[in-house]
Amino acid sequence: MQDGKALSEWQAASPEERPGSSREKGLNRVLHILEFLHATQRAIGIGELAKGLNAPRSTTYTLVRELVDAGLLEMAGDGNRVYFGKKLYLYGMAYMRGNDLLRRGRQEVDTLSRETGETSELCMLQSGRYTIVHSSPGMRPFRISSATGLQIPLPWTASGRLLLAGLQRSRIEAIISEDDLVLPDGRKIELEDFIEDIAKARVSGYCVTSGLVDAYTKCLAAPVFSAPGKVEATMCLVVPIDTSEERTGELVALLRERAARLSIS
Amino acid sequence: MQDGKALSEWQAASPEERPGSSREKGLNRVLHILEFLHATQRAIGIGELAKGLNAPRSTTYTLVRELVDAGLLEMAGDGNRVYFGKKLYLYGMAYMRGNDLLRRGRQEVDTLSRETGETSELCMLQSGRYTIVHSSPGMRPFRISSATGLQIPLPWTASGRLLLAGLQRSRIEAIISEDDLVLPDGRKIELEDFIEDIAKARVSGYCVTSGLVDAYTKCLAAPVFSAPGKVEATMCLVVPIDTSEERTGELVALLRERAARLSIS
DNA sequence: CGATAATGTCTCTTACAAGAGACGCATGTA
DNA sequence: TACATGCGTCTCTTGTAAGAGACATTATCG
Repeated sequence: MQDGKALSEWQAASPEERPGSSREKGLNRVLHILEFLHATQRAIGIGELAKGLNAPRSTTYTLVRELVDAGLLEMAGDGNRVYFGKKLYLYGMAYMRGNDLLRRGRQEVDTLSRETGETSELCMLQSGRYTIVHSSPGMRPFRISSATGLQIPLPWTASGRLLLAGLQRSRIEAIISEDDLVLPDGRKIELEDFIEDIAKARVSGYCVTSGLVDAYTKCLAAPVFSAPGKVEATMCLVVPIDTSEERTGELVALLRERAARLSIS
Repeated sequence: MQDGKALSEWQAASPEERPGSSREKGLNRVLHILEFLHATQRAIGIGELAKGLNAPRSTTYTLVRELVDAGLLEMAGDGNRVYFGKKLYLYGMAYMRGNDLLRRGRQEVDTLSRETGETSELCMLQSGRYTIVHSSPGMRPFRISSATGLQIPLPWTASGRLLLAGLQRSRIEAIISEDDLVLPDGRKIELEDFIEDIAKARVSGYCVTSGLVDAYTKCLAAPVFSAPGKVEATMCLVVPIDTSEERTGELVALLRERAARLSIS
């Protein structure tokens, strides 16, 4: 990228590929700050923040001050660390209030996990990434839990296969990167196989995967439709990999029923 | 550079007094957009949004597109309206997870309203304004309910009196505007009386107000401390104004106990 | 049907925000 | 005591984003 016909390529390159250093827009910096805080999941010093984003220190100070004044961020505990602020919480609650699917989905997930004792989750597509929007831990002694907001490559999950059902092949190819196809343990999923899985999941109306994200769990998922054919979200259950065929079948049936109930909207 | 006087006068004016029209920073525009959506509580057209903020249309389109791409906003339903997006929900949940007081406070409020049957709320100071952070409606046939995120002038509420306890007189004067002292029904509260109320609330450790926001309700509040003397939040109960002295007393006692439990942190 | 309005996109200019870097101040540590 | 490191603030320059406004489309209406 640096050599020879660098300039033209440089200009041709879409903005998001450009290294973050050169005179970036304030709003973008802010978006990166928020993402960074979301990734770290805890308060962080401003200097550290600037370093983490490799953004200029002076700019970072300015932006953080503005965001703190606005209430989107808050200075935490000891006084020189920042994290999300109350405003974001309030906006988030407003989003939830205005979003039937999310509100009802959360409830369904909670009751489902209470009834089955298994970890249950509500998942959605979030700008091309699989996102756990709400999760309710099961009752098992060793909990299989994953944090809300966690983002995982689509091919690693059962929900991922359902969320992409109904999309054009080209769109799927655009969304899935090479890295996404490599599992945590190093195995690689073939794009062809993945696309075939999606088609299968689409017709069967559910999806089960075993030992993908880790070696100990099975993932059962069912689609939630916002319109005929349009998968808006998935409900899923995460169970031990040695769960019997029979119980798995029962759980899938239950899951599909609940997901269907959400779909009516 | 320019001819002296006009320029310096212009620069002397503090930024926030300058008319909102002239070349405002993108980030500020964004903050206003978020506030506006929070106020309207529903999806809104982009044109309407620009008008509401009297911001230039072209800029508004650009910013909204960026925010939608980032997931902070989402295009709603029919396709030319925007509202809060999933990202804000996720950030909000992250805030809640990282904030013990809020998490525990929500629970206490929920159980308190279940136990008493009355509407219960958790309130905090949010950039100089009283904010309902979480509320749980009571069981009464005609519910006294108010939305999360609602902001009300401090002098209108019992919680307001507690939240300002321990602040310097000058700080209080800075926070409270003339308009804040005028109740919805037109009556005016004297600043002196209000400051006295604050002092009283501080020593007694609770506060009760009657018929301030409306003529039908009483508001009982107790402080939650984050450090000795520092009021971080309040829990409050909203009850019918004709609630007996006796029951009011019982409720206040219960409220104080629960608020104290939160304070330990 | 023309007329009015509202939506979304594009171009071009210039006012101004992003950034480099210096400074002062507090800590830590050799 | 000197030296290094991190924090927070400030100033000045220049690249660029905010904004005006034209344009092409698509409703809405009498």
